[in-house]
Amino acid sequence: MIFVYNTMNRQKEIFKPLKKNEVSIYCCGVTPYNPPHIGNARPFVTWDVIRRYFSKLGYKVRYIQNFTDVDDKIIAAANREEVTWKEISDRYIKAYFKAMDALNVRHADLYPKVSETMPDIISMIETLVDKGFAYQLDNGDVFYSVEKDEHYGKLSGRKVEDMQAGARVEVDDRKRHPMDFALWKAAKPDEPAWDSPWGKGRPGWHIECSTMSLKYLGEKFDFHGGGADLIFPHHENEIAQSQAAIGDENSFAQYWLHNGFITINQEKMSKSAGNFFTVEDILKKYPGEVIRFFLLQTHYRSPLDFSEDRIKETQIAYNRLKHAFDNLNYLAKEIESGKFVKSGGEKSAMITVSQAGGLVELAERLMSSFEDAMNDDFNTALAISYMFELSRDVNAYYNDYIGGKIFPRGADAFIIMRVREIFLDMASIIGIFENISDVEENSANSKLVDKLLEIIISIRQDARSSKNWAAADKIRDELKNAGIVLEDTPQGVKWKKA
RNA sequence: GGCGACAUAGCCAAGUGGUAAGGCCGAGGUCUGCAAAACCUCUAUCCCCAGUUCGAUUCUGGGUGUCGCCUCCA
Repeated sequence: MIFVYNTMNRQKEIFKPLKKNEVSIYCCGVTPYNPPHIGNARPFVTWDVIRRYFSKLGYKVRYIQNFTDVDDKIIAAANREEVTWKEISDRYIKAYFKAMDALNVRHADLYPKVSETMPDIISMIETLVDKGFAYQLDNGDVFYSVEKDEHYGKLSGRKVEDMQAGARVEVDDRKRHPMDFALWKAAKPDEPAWDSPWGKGRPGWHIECSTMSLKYLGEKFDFHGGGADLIFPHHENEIAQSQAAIGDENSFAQYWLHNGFITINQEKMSKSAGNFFTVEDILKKYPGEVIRFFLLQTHYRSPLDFSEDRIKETQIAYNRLKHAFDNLNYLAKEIESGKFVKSGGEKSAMITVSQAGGLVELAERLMSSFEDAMNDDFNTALAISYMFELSRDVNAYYNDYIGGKIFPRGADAFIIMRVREIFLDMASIIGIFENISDVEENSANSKLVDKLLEIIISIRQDARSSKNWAAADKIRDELKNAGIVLEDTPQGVKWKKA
């Protein structure tokens, strides 16, 4: 059973899919007018994990994410650079994918764009006008009338009267009510415009997400998500328009999930405040998986403070898990090449069996805990803690193996492979250890590197055996500078990329 | 002014009506020629006050503090 925190009711609820074994998700995408920052990335990484988890559970997942490619800020950017709006949106859609690919975010099933959904948007506005929920002004603007909607405010939990309309921005006095919002904006000179029953213009913010989600997921779908700042007004308005148009207050999204903000010095990171770090910038110093891991080590609804120290710390923690991953791969390689099972170890057989057996028992138990954590509103922070626990014992087993303290038997090979499978299962839900070249990599290049390192290491071993520590350490230091770490173990020297 | 969230070790962060996961840092240890890595051991009574309860960090009320939304914003 999966529990999810539904913003609509401000509590955790049992998730019941509309269709058995299927999940439909709409996550508000970006307005492509500048490069994505790490705060923008959070919802997409969060939903990526949710999708992976549902898939793992056997659900058929349909995930839609839009691009709001017709927008004031895009037009402003285009004017500033004296290029077309299309050039701006294309550029930053590309930037979006580049950043998300680096974070191992799988692509949505569909990325609808406003510019390609115009007829549907217009027809939805027409429906709202026809039903009396919207009104047109002389200049061609069309507004949604909140006074016609008795349910308005149900998501954000506020009443129209309570809101300080115009507190921070001037109220457009042509509106019937200060909270009314634009469905269609009449075109000003030199603005991109589309034909409509109200003259040339473009859609207001909010209507595009209503139209696209309904178009691709139907009148009812399971999840709608995005950042907490979208609760009001964006999602509130989406609900209002959609349910008014459909005429059913139970239509539209059934569960509303909102992620907390990324902060800088405890203050919300935002493009307008200028206190943001782009994904691209962070990627210059840290791998995408580390950034992803950073995002997932905190529950998605909690605020998350970003800083260089924090991400550095995450890198170290990530390395620990990575080490276990490497060790499991090493053991798998030993097993595949037949070197794993040691003969002549019969007298330690009893100990051996219980050691590997205990490890798989732990792994199975942790996997079950991992799932419990995920079932509880996708608690990745807790789930990850179980990966650390498993890693600890995996590393201990590896140490014993490499130290020649245990003599595995045939049955242990299966057990270790099973432990590895469980670890990889966890990693694949969290979405890490994917962009890492596999140990069994067979390219000509990597074979050459293997060969070269073999030579270098053997030279160093010669130095070591003649107690020429200066030379041995120099080789180790130089390799380290080049990003290759040597480890002297009782089983010989191992190397890996830093 | 309205609405809402949060407050857990030096730092970050889960969580539960019956004395608290995990990570980072720190100390000691095992291993090593030295190292690195790994592993082992150690480090909290959960903002304050009152109430409910046999028992509260976890529930209720009040207070203090921080943050967010009510403009564009993930």
